[in-house]
Amino acid sequence: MKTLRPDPRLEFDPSGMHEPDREFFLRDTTAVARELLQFWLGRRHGGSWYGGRIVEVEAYLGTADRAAHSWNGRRTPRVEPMYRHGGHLYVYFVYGMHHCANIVTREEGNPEAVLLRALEGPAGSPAELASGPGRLCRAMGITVVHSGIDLIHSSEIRLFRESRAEVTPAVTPRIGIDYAGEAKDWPLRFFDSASPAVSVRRS
DNA sequence: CACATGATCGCCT
DNA sequence: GGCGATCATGTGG
Repeated sequence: MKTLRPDPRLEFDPSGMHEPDREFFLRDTTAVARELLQFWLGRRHGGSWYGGRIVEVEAYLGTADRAAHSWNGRRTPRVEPMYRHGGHLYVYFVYGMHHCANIVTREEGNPEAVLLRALEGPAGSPAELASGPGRLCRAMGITVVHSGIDLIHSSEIRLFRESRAEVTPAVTPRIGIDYAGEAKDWPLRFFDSASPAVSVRRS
């Protein structure tokens, strides 16, 4: 399992941006999901930072959410990071070829998380580069080797708050979870409708 | 051990 | 809109 290089077109300078503290992640998951639209996801590689602004996310609400990997209390080695306290990364491999990255929320033992579905890269980068959860991970070079890392303490992957007006997100049901019973209609997908990098236009 | 399936994407019609 | 790729993971025997 090798560590992949982030796409060079995502290089940016986070100096001057400030990082969230632990408390930010220990709150209501839908609130964290909405507010993540003000942050950049960054990855340090070879002395530079690469990443983009988070423009599309989905909240996954733990043991009561049939669409969540932690539904019904499922606790296996893969899902274990979801049970840690907020601020950790949970990455899984799906469809035999894609990775998906989530930011864990809530306190220890409450397995909720926010799926990162799209980033808008620095000016000049293609809108589709990190549009969609699989392409986001590919562009950032994020794989399961990063699952379980703590985004707060000296991680190579961090979040940076951008100074901009707060985004009022569009809200829809989540993508690709038709099997999830009543949960499939829950309004837990949030995106910046002004961004060209959003993966699925709907509503 | 065997097998069914998915928090996706890209290509086809 | 449909479908195939491709395999780790979870479940059940």
